[in-house]
Amino acid sequence: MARSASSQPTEVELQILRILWQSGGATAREVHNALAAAEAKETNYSTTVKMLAVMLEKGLVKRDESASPQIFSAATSQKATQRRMLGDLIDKVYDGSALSLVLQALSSRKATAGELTEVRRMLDELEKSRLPRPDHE
Amino acid sequence: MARSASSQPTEVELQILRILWQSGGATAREVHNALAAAEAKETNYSTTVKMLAVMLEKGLVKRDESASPQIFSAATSQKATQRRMLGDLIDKVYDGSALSLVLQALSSRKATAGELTEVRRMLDELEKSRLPRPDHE
DNA sequence: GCGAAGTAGCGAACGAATTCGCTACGTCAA
DNA sequence: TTGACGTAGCGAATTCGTTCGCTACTTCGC
Repeated sequence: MARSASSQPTEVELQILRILWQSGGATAREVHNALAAAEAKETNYSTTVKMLAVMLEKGLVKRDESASPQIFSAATSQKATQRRMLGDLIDKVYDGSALSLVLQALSSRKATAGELTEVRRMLDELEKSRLPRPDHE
Repeated sequence: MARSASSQPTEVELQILRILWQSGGATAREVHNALAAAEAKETNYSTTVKMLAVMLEKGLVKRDESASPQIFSAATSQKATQRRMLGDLIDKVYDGSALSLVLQALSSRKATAGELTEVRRMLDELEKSRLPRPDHE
């Protein structure tokens, strides 16, 4: 499978991206530690560095080489990635129906009253101004 | 291999599952044809059979061996699989927040008025009877 | 019964993702 | 300067998903 285009970040890549999104940027060591902390990952430091290198090649992360320990940061925003993966899921398992995904998300995970209100507000907005809401991220 | 637990169906497995969900059950040949029809897949028939065998091992599909050409069917319902993958996505890319997923799904994909009404109805139900809505599938 | 056409199954090949070992380089304190 | 310690990078090994070739078994018409 040629991966550069049209395909999602892999499992581990996603974990690393999450770390970078949250920290805004980190050294290889920091990423490695966060990775180890997040789960019983117990991988070699070299592995993390390699992953970062691979992701750099794929264009998933950026790197500031001027810094003493190099600083890595995500190349794509979390929102853009979310949108991409969400669309993918909808196509692949919901037969393209965003509606059924939303309904299922609402029904299967118990939402708080505040959250429901939030959704309602979003609905109001959508219904009021039915504009081709730009995909600004 | 033995990945029975904790991991999602792979790309091709999902395609096959979708075919089985829609048809309710099919022979290897039918699955193969549907696969070929769905996209420019152009794979060998043996490949499809092998995939089915692997999925059988993983417990993703069931098989009626008594039928003359064996009949394969999905072992898990589409809803259950959707729920599982949705939860996975929420954890992996939405930091566990179903709310932000819902908001993004609503805002990025233009929903029809009817769909919005549908969502609203669901909200009403949820707010009215805030029961620990059982995970019936 | 016999051959044709399709079904079932096995093991190996291939590629991509993940892992690690080993080497080289940089920094910093004694 | 030199040794300790951490960072950077390369190539190879491993694992897993996917693909196929080859062989055996069924079914059906002749």
